[in-house]
Amino acid sequence: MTSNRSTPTLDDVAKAAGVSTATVSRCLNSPDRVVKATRERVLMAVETLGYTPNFGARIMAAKRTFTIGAIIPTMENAIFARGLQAFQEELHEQGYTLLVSSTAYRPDREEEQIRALISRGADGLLLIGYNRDPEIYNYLDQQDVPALIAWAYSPLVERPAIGFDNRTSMKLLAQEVINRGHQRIGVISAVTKGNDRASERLAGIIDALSDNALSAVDLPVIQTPYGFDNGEAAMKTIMKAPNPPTAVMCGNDVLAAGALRGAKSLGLEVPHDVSVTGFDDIELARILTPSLTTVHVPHGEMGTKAASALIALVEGNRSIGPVKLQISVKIRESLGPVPIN
Amino acid sequence: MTSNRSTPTLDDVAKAAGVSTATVSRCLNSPDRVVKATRERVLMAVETLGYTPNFGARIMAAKRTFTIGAIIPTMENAIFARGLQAFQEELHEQGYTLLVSSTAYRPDREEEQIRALISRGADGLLLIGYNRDPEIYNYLDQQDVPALIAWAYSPLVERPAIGFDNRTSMKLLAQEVINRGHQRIGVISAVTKGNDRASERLAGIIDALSDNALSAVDLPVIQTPYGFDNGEAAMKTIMKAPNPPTAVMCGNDVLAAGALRGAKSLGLEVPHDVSVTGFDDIELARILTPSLTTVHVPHGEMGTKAASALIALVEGNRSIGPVKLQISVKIRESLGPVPIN
DNA sequence: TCCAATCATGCAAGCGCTTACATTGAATAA
DNA sequence: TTATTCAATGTAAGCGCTTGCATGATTGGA
Repeated sequence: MTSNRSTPTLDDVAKAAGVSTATVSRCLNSPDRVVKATRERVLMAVETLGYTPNFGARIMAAKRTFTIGAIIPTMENAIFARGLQAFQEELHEQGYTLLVSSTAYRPDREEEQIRALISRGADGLLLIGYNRDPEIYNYLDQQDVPALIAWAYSPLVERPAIGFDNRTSMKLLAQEVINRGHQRIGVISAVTKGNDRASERLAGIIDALSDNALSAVDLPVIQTPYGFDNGEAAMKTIMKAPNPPTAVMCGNDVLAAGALRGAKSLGLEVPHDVSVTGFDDIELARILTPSLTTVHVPHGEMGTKAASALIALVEGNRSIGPVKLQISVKIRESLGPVPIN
Repeated sequence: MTSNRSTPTLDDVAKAAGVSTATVSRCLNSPDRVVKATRERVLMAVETLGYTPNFGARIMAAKRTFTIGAIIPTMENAIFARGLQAFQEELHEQGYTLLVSSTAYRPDREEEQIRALISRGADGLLLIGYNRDPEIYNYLDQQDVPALIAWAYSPLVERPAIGFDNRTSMKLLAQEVINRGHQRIGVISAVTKGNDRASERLAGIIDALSDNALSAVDLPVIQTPYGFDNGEAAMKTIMKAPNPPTAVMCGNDVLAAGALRGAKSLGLEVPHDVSVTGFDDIELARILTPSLTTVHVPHGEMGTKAASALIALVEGNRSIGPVKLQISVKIRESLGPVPIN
């Protein structure tokens, strides 16, 4: 007697359709290798029994699972959300399933999650930023699981990557700020430790300053975790200091939104009294009053391209190098000329 | 010779440590059943070889995978992101791994994702809202995978659920609006088809109207997909109609943010000319100018409690009924008295 | 000193699937 | 008619792990 309780197996389907398990398997995986009549009989049985393949078994028997894993620092950041949505869309199009997992910005968690995803049969991984323990790269290589790095691009890293150059992007924005006469520039940065995007952005500002013969030595920089309230607090700290900056550049739009609020609660008008900039151009940037000057990042494009690139990697084209995406600076209300006083 | 290439297996570890695979397995899963000396030797070998268990095999051999799957309509919605983060945090605490997958608001996708997660060995599932094809519930029951419904609560559904009552919550808010003298109320709702949260919220408004002997018949209601721009467009449509409402209640904060922008571009001042409300109390609600009157939902609490509840379910306490969370109405700047004219 | 109880470990049977290889039988060629 | 080929299907060997049961070692009580 075939198991009648519990979930049906390939074997149950085979029995019901009067064929071997091999035929059922072929029906499901390469339908053209099975004659039409048989196929229909099998699919009928599948339908009737409500059969779902057991991936555990599939993982063991076959190599491919058509599953891609993505590990992101946080789901709370709209920027990843947007890109991931596009990523998933494209994967789905190509018949892959996306499984997402987040690290809450804790590097040790990332390793955990990588292991979790790999041991659950992920064919490939999407990782954010390239800054991580070399151990992890070794592990990935050893496991022979291709990983694509997204949201970051550096000519120095030869790993497959897709992103934009955080450093030159921020430098571009900083130049705009400097062009408007600002010389004392404050920075509210995300925590740079273990976060290449944050550190590159900071470096970009410094690049621009030195290009313009401005000193970066006493640059007021506050590093703070991602979050609106943190941005607000940082802004207050910076602006209350003696000789406060005339422009504050933030590591991302959320910190900038907080900074805007901080300025307001200090009675400062943006951009009349102080200018504020962000990075990412999330929806919020347009919504804010004043609207936020920021760097526009092509999230959707990045997600879609990342998907294609990763699939190519998984399917064998091992030769993909870093891909650089174009950003653009969006000048909006929050950036103005340096105050005259 | 043991395989030297490719990823190490339990067997390799066993050989390296000079024990049986059973012992290695026990070391990893119930360390106390193995004597200390042996355990150390085994863990050493695990470390050296860089062994990672193959979950495929685990899924087959054992029943449990300590994996929970969550299927959300979209990652782009901050409200889910926030709750999920808390959900994951709690799961992690308890030794579970969370895998997330999104449907892009397409019901057919949900079924796909459910199957995908189950066949990949998820011990339990977190689902959003209770409105879905009964087939799916049958399938879940048949597969014997517990599912917890979150972000929704209805006394009518006896499935395990954790959430708040969207209908009475919105009714509460509507009452506040009515209390301020508004009689002509417009509604910008998310698409209600297949979305119980959206339809319940809409029903809540109608409840409040009829409680106050106001007619809901010619209530201007626009249904539109989730999105800032959609909210803006809807607001314009509503306010351009003859005899426009004095207050517009939106199905969520993002639509409300769009509505605010729409009002502004129409030259209407909020709340002087027209009041606007949202739902969810995402961070954005506080940031906007004017700040948004909305319904505060305890995302974090919901995520955390959902995790505990789901684990309880997975671990056998089958008796969990719906849990109702308390919401609160946040009155902020965007709601004012009815304009006098 | 001997036996039973207790504990640590090993043995081996699957779990459900894929796939290399074997088998069958019909179609084609000679 | 018979040999040859080839498409359709079946057979069965694992994939790497967990776990019930068996085994052997250790300990304590009589």
